Amino acid sequence: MTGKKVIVGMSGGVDSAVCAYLLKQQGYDPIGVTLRTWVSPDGEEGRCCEIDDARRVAMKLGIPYYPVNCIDEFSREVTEPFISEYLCGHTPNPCVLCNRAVKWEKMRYMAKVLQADYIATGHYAHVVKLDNGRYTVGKAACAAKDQTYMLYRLTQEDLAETLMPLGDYTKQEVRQIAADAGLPVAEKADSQEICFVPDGNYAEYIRQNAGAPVPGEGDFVDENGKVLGKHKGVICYTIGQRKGLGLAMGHPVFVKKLDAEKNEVVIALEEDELFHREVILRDVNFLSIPGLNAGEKLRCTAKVRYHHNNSPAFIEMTDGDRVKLTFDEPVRAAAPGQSAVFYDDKGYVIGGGIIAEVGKQ
RNA sequence: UGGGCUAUCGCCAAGCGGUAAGGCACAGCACUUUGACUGCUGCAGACGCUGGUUCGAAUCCAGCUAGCCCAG
Repeated sequence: MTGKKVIVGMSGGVDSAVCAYLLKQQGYDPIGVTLRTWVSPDGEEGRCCEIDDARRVAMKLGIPYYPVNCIDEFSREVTEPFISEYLCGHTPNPCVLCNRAVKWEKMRYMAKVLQADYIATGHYAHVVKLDNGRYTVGKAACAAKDQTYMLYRLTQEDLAETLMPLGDYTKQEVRQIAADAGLPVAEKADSQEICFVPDGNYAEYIRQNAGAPVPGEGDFVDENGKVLGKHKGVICYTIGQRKGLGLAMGHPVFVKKLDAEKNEVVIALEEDELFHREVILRDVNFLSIPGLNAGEKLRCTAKVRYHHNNSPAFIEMTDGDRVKLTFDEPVRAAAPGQSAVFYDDKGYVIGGGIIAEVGKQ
């Protein structure tokens, strides 16, 4: 009964429930915490903070449980940037920001307040301490569920205190553990969609929450500026998108570029046009290495979105704080606002950044 | 006003007398802790209209209507 105290982030889902369960089995003293990040207008909890379910699990496990309010932080760090990025014609990834700026920030704060030794989450990833003394995250045993991509922005301090007990399990095993342990959420569906947009209609969410009129209809144009049709507003589209354009060109066409200034959506008539080898990253965070010197190159594999096969590439520090990612083979539909994450040959995250621009080719 | 051409699902388009291909778009589902992509399924009771020929027509004939082109 005198194990190390661990703050466990409990979303109300299976993964975090099993996370708490496993830690308890391992002799830790878990303290369940649910971050209340937002509340929808009808009062329902979002998928990332379903307090009722989380509490039930905590009760079942017989561990202390605290819901923690962080609605303001979530709004400031996740929701508002999400909206403004879309208005700029970018395609943000809210989860990536939320992890560092809300979840870890708040859980570490709770750890301090409750005098816990660690924090833990139900992410499918490993926390790894390297020979160089640095921490990083390594790919999960369950490749299909690997979530290292979502964690690249964590700091060394974050990781030094973090436990991720699910790194060695598959989703199936986790569900089995939950069922065997009689956890009430064993059968619960996986989360999906953006947690604060449960119906998946993120464009409507932006219109409702932007606090100002959102630019609407404009032109679909091709590379030469020829008008192909009317779009419903730049925020409704993302690079590489095919569905929902309503353009019957006889063959599939895709969104190539979003021009928020002109309120134009540029269409690629050929899918080839979506492929690029060079991607420039801003706000880069390094994990396994302290950084790169200007001009220094490093071999890696990288992905340009969460669901993307790692592809061989080089990273290179360019002027200032930007990293140039050069893929061996062109990658499809890299979108400004999305994150690119690079890995070493062991599957450890070297670092990652937010796509600022996409180069030629 | 003469002459010619064309009219098939929202768009494009097969079909050429035997009982409506396909693509795009669209919808639903699957996949998914971001946006996308992708996959699967669905999608013309009817071929501009009206008659006629035929066992049988979107396919042949006539008239009408509409659009396009060339002449004036």
